[in-house]
Amino acid sequence: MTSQLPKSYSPAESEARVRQMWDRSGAFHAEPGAAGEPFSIVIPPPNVTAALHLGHALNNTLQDVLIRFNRMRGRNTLWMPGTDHAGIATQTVVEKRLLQKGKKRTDFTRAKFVELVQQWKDKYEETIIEQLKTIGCSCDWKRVRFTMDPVCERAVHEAFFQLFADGLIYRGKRLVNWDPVTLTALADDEVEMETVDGHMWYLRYPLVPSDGASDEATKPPAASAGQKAALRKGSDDRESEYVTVATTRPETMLGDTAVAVNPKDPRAAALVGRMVRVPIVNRLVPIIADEYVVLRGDPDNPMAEYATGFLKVTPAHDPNDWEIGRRHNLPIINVMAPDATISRDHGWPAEEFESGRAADARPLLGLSREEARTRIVQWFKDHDLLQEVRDYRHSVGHASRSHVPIEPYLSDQWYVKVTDDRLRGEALRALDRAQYDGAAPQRGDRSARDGDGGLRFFPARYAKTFQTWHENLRDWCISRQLWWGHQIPVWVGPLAPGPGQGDSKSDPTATDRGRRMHSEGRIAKQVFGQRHYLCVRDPGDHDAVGLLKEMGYRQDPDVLDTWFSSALWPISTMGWPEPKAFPETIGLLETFNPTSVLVTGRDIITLWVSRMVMFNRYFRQGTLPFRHVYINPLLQDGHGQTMSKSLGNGVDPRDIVCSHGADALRFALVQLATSTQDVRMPVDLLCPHCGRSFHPRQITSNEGHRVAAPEQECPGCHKPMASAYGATSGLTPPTKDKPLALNTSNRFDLGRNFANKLWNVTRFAVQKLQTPSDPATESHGPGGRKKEPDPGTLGLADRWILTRLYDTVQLVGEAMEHYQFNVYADAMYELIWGDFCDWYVEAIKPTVATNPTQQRVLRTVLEAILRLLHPICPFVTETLWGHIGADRVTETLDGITLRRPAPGEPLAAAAWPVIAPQIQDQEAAALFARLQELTTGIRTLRSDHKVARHKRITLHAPSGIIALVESGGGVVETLAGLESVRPLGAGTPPAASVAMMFEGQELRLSGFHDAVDSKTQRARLDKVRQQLTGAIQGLRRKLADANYLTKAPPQVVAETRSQLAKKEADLAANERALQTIQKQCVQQTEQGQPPGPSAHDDRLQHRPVAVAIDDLQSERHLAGGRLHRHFLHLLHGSDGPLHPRQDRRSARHKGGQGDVRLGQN
RNA sequence: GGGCGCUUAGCUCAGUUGGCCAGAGCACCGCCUUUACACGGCGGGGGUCGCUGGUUCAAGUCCAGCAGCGCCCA
Repeated sequence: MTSQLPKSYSPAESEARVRQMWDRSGAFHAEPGAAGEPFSIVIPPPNVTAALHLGHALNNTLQDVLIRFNRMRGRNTLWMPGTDHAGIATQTVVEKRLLQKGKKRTDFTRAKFVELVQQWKDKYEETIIEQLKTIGCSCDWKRVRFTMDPVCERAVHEAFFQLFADGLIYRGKRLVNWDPVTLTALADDEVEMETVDGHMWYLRYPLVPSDGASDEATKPPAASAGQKAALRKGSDDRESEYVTVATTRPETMLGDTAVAVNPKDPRAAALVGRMVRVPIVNRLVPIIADEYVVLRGDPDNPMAEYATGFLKVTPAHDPNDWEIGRRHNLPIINVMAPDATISRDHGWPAEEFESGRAADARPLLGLSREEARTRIVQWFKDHDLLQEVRDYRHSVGHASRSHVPIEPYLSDQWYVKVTDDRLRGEALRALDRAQYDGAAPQRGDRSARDGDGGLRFFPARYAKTFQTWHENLRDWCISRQLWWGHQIPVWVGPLAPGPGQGDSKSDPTATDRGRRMHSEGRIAKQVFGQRHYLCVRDPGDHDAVGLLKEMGYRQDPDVLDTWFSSALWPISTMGWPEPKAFPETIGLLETFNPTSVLVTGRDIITLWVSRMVMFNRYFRQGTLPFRHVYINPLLQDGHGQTMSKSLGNGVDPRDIVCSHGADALRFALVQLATSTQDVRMPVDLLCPHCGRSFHPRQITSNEGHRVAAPEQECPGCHKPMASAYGATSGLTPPTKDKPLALNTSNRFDLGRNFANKLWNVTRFAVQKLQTPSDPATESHGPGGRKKEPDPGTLGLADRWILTRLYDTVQLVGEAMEHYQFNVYADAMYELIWGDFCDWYVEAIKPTVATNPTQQRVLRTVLEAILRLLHPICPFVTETLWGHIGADRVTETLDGITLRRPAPGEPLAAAAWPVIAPQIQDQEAAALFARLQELTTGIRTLRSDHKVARHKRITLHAPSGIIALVESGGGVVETLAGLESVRPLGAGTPPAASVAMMFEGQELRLSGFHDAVDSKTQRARLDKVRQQLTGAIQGLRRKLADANYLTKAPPQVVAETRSQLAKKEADLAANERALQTIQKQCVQQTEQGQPPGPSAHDDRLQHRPVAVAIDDLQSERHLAGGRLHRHFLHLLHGSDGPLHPRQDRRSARHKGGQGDVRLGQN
């Protein structure tokens, strides 16, 4: 034990030093060949879009707890760090930044723009890594990866090539969010919904007679009488001739390929299967039944007010219609060009124009969608087919940058055929059979593979999300019209006359060079439509790329969906496909893949977890990316909204580290990580002017979220400041006068106080152990051999705390097996604060200075505690570790293994405590629990009767209880402030004593004051009696119930009986005590002593010096002759040195001047 | 619309397979400057476990319905 510790823990002073020490030690670096069973985690790579918030802090703290825990348990531990390029999100923030300077992406070359994004990435990658280090993450910092670095890029190219060559990547059409101004597809999060005052147009489509002989629509359909009646029920009296569809976008009718009706609609039976003629284009389309259609008059659906029950279906121009089209196999007719003008050149069958049927549509060609709408509505009006126009307010997606309405637009995209059994099937077969609902699909050849059934979710319910996602899987669109990302390694050929093979003009594989490259596996070919698509395995293969260029091929400008590279993360970071190309990765895959566990949020089970499983299994012969998936809770703000950057309610973990320290942050987060719930975190602000924390004024943002108002005023110093929302929204950019306020939250007070508590109990221990009775000689017997402490010499408190230590190690081990992080944190809190500080240390205070065995227990338990807490609170434990000199200690306790660290070895590299079961002492635990109950009982009475803190009192007890107290070896005397314990005979109770109930017996306490306040006493006894009678009634009622006696398990009934007996004994003792009071009152009144409390209270407050001297004498006895300085001051008016705390308090009053003497106050 | 959760003290949350009088931290009340710690100690008050019904000897826990909230998918 070394050196003095400051009076309180100062995280700011410790944390930087500890981090440096860890860096130097290399304790976090993993090598595949190192000893120990492998334990590995790949970090969910944070997006380089922005800095991390508390949600990330939670996610990464939990990973660090797992990593440190397993590292200390001797596993060969790898935590792979890194970041994700986050294509759309990052490109968007950079473009927004450019827009503020009046520039746009297309003002730059692609290379130049990518360079700008790269700069952004460099900045935030650095910030993120720094944030992770700040909160104490023990990643292998020599292995930081990025999803676009050369190691990962290599994996992306190889994976794409293999999937392409294996026929699992194909080109297909799909509706995207299209911005007709910037001519780009947008991601969903780039589409802003805006409420628009528009119209609902009701268009009549003529019904084709059911015999189909003629498309003269004016003829009433042949229908049965019943059907006719059903048809006439509608609001339109001409329903037998038309169906009326409602639409907000009449121009899309040019591409209609069906009219749908809900199968529950009473008209459906008569109409489904019949045809209608789409006006203007004169296209005959079927009436189909689909549940998507809103029923007319459906009271549960607000849309029903506007619905006719018939829906025009335009698969090429509406996402819902697209789905209906898919379900019913409808033709897809695209009637627009990319700039959203009406066009016949992008998927409108030429035949409709050639035949003349679409003659009325010709004048519309080339018009904008808005002009076309006007003209089409007019056409319907002119032809008496416009039934009605109603005002209609609805929300329309607008492009976040050009602010025009987005057009759902059909375009060519690349897809991964994840629905193939080699991908989806493998993912489903990976799931733990116990977590699978039903049975996974069998592999084609019915063989078994390594990873089958090896994937488990914690909590288990998320397995269902995983399973149902795969069961409803659709092919995965992986191309994005962006510049930031992995450019798709496919070269597109010129339009070929026909998709024939062997055409050496358009097919490179038909040339000698190309054929060779193909057979060498350097290029792969697919044909879609009238073009050849060539994938190059290594885009750095100049020979192959050169050939393609010579033949007029151009690389696809699109990039891959970010999740494509994320899906490879567990293998790309470890050097797949060719570790030799990056020697630092050699051996990683074999040792650390599958990783042990993935820690992530539930929102990306579908986006990420699924794809990692599919890819890892596909590329590594069935191997899983991870065995366990732990889904961490999501962090919400004080209003239950998810923390996010865009909302501006995210909190930078460095703010909390600043206000509370990293350990406080971590402890609080770990304690919040329960298996059931998301966590609300109400956030306060820290005034940048005066440091006061306060709850910020809240407003509702334009998007309808509750957020801190952009500008805030400190309630203390009344100066203005900007909130995080003000900064991110741009409403109140931080300035010198209005600086950014840091966030804080009192949720972290708990962790800060806890760290300080540990600090101080260590400080106490260090002081007590600094000058022990030389442990070197003491622990060695005469022969120089090490002497194991005899368990018999251990006191009850020692045996008890060691048992508690054992219990906690067990509990923590089990909790971590099941990822019950909060159980771990709570167990440590309870052990350290509840048991060690409040009971053990208090109990041993009088004896530890002279009892070497006790010193050894104190030291051992403290050291074990530091080790046990380290994974959650690494900084404070590591700092304290440096003060307890664990590397110099030689003595141990039998049954407790604390592997000795090498000199200077950090706690982070130390071993997890191993406690043998024989350390458990159930007898000691039971005895100590009784002593605790007795102590608490005495303390409650002392408090009720306002007994002064130093007043030693006397316990009068029956012999059994006296024996119990003696077994404690002074514990009760110390903790309850007893002067002596005396036998309580059957005769009259000691005068001026107070009764208490304990284990069904009446004990008495005396020596409170000169006299006893019987009123207080009676109040206490009455209260206890009420509680007891209530409990007894309940128990008797139970035992009177024949059903209970016969049906409840015998041990439960027995337990109830023994409880009743205990309570009844307590009640009897209570009643005896009440009678005694009654007698005393009579006696006191007879002797002329008022029973009331007031006089005694006065005496308590202003005790004469003589009483204090009496106290002092007894204290001196108890404390081994040590005089109490405070009393010396009172007695002698001494101007000796003050109590440190008095010093500090006085100094505070005097404006910081120390050395103030009591005499001067 | 489908799925998964949630609703327990003023606040934030625990509460394994039903079984002591439902717990913790903060906040609140009282007492306490004590050589580890006021970021503290000791004691105390506070809950119809969202609502309704059911199963059971026994329900915060299991089942059904209702109300409110959150997330994911469509």
